Amino acid sequence: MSVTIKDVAKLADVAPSTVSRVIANNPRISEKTKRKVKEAMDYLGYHPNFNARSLANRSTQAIGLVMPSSADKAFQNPFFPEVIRGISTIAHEQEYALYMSTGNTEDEIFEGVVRMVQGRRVDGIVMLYSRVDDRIMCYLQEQKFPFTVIGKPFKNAESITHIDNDNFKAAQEMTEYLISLGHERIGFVGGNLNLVVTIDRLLGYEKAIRNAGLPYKDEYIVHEEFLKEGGQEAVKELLALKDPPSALLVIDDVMSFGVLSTLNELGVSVPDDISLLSFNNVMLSELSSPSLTSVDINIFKLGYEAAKGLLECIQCPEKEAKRVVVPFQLIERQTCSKVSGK
Amino acid sequence: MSVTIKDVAKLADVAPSTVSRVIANNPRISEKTKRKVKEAMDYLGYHPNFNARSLANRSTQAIGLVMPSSADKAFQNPFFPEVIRGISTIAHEQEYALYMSTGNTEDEIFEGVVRMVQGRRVDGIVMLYSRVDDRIMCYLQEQKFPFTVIGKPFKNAESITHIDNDNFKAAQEMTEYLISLGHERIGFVGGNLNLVVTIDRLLGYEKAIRNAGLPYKDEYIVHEEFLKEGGQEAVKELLALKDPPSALLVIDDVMSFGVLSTLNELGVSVPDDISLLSFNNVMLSELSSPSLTSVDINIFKLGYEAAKGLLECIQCPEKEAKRVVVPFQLIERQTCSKVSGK
DNA sequence: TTGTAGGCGTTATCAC
DNA sequence: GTGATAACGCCTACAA
Repeated sequence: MSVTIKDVAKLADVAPSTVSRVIANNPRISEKTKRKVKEAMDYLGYHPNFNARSLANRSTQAIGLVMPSSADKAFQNPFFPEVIRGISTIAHEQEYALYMSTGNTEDEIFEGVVRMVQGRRVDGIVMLYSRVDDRIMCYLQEQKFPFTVIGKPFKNAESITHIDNDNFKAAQEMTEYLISLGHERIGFVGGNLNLVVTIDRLLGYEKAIRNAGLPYKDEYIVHEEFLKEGGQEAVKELLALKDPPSALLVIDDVMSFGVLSTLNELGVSVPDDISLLSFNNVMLSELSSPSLTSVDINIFKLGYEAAKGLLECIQCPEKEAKRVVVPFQLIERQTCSKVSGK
Repeated sequence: MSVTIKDVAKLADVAPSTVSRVIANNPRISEKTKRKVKEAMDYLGYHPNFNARSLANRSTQAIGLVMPSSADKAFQNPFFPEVIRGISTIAHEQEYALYMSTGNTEDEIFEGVVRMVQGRRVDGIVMLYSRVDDRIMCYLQEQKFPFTVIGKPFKNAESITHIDNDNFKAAQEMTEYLISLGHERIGFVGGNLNLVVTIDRLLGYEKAIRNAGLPYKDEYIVHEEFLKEGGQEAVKELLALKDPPSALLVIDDVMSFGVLSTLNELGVSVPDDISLLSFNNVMLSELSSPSLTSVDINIFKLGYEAAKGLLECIQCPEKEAKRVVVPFQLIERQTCSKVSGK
């Protein structure tokens, strides 16, 4: 059917192994035959068959991506395209392809990962999220299959290469920033408590509150689904308090959109009545009105480094696990202001 | 290294070919040996190697996705996660995996596609966009490689299975809707003119304008990059006219966010001063304030049908190309109102 | 420097 | 029903 190494060999009048060597750019092959073979390849339009190569080679030149459940709201977050952009940049440089696993349920996703791993469809995996007690991560560790994680593994973090922001510190600093603006009643709007990032940021928030000698109130902490309903619920709960917060630390820009929209419906003005500071600085965060003050966590770099780390794992399995910390930076826009009257 | 069909065969005391038949669920195999083999597989934790299977089979059980350049702003559009959700739903049902090709430049992407195709890494391809004179599409046609397109191919549309909304009709109806609200000065904010969808919607818009006997003014038609800068430019141009539009038909929700934010900065009120109607109804469109009136184009279904069509192409290559039209529906929210004084 | 031969893990085609 | 055996397309000792 399609052109194989043998066809090329025949035309160039050499052995198939010679052609193979030319492809691999084997140094001990004469320039002359190299040229001859290359001409034949061009002439026939030869392209190596990757499956055959993988089989002989035991390497697929592909890396697998594990995303959250596509039924999950988080899937729609612009975080993912951006992180994939980072991953694909380095994948391209090294001629790796991307293999995706999605599914509507946890089981589907798990099963997809098993197929990737056992079927030897990929050389390694990047986990695009980190959650508490993750089945997939346990499985990959058991199998000793190369993988890296974006975010901090809940346990065994030392033995797993992972790429993360210092979320604890980030949340702490941001809370301090709000405090420096005069806020003393600061709410925390978190997402899924299964996600390690939620936990880290919550702890950082708590630290700052306690350091400042402010009361740490449970009723200021809310965890909700993303988006509309979540944002709505969260906001309503918080505003219903006798002493509602004057500032909110929100874990994700998209969630902030929901919060913003709900506040707007309720006629609460941002930032005059309430300040909003969130994380991620996704592309759209400058487009809301008011535009979001947000922490740029450098999503692209998270992806880039995660893939880079993975390729290192694959290429030198002996190398020990490492932790890469990607810096963050506050982008001040329009949703934070000094507390009124100060 | 890992357990193979031979190990299973040995343990179950049968020939490798028998094991293979059990895997394939070959009917003419005795229940007894079937059970015996399955036990052995379970015991050893056997999983078939996909590469070997592909090689023998000439089928990879994977489909390739071609996205726009990740340097492109469009890449960040929530359209893509949603369309991928549709694709992966049916892919999962039939145990197909997803293979992704991205890149920062057109050349990179093209090269990635060539690798997918020639390297036999996938059985077929879904193009996630359709643009005028697309190199990749030409290539796939030349190679007679199975593929489907989301959107309408610019040429040879009859011979390519594609899944599309009736964008001409949609734009026409939406323009008529704005006219029915009393608007007579309606602007069109389009994206890249290379995209077929832009062209179709522009033509539908024109049709409605002419049908209504309204003047078709070139200065009401603006094409810009997505997002902030694009939206800003577009809006400024339009508002600078002696007779600025009272309503805008915007080709994409994300672009609408940009428009909305710019209008807001300029102190122009939506929908009181100007109405906004856009396309896609992405998840975030209800979160802006005011929330977007938008045409739901059923992105999930576009993806689902595209993958379904592709699997049909792959499974019965003889079948002729078809066009699937996915219905659309106006979702009325807060950005459209009757023209003031009517 | 190049050719020969065997193997990577499956499936498919014969036989029996 | 089941077992040999030859592909599938490529890589890699080993030999020459």
